[in-house]
Amino acid sequence: MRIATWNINSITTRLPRVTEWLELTGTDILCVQETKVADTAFPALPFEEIGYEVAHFGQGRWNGVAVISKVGIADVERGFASDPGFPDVGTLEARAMGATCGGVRVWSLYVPNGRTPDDPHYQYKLEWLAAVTKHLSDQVAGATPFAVMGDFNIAPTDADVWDPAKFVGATHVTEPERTAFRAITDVGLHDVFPRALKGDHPFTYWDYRDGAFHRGMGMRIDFVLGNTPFKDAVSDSYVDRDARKGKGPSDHAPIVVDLDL
DNA sequence: ATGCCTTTCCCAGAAAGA
Repeated sequence: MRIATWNINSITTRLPRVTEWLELTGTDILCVQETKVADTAFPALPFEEIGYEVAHFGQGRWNGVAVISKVGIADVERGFASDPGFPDVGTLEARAMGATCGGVRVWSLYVPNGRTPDDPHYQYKLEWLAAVTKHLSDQVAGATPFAVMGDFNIAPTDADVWDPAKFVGATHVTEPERTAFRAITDVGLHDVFPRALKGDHPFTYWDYRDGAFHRGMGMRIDFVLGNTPFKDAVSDSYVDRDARKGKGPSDHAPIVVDLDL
């Protein structure tokens, strides 16, 4: 079984690239982030025509997550009750959804950006991470392969950014964010470390600006975190940099994980 | 070459991304 996660930065704009990529790679389950459409506007038909089902949790304009599967979709959870909301309590954003596909439980996560460390969005990011970690911790135990994957908007170590000196005072690298990331893995979710198809570190994101991609100015901020049954089934994992190339790419590349279940 | 920002709202330019 092949499972992947990809921040696609708008399903409307990226639709042909995503369907072509699914067919090219034969991926069974794809978790996506930043669909940027309401549920009624999600283009499910092009996926159904190539043999996939879609479950989407969107809100329009911002955020939006989905699970796209050709091995079935069941037990869909959209959001979680303890989500702190932003900018106000009760204003829930579409950033997390779970589904069971082909005997594997997956969650697609789009962690808040944080903007700057002194912005209210940063505090929201930390609160959201604590809440989602608590919610997901109940699903880790047991024999069912389980993985939380998506755009975590955290670089857990200095090796996960192209130049740590450029990130002093910025979000994504602060100690509270890194502590929050460790708290997720501490509940029994293992970082399925992908190999880079080119280069010495598996970056997953490159800014659109300044030619960041071709200059190697990347970040590793997307992750697949699997419980022990998931981790033990992994036969390969890689970042598909090719998906970041060419005309009209997302600014993120997919992480692909092959499982021998 | 892998190439210099993109997407949403909507029609001008601000906000957001990370």
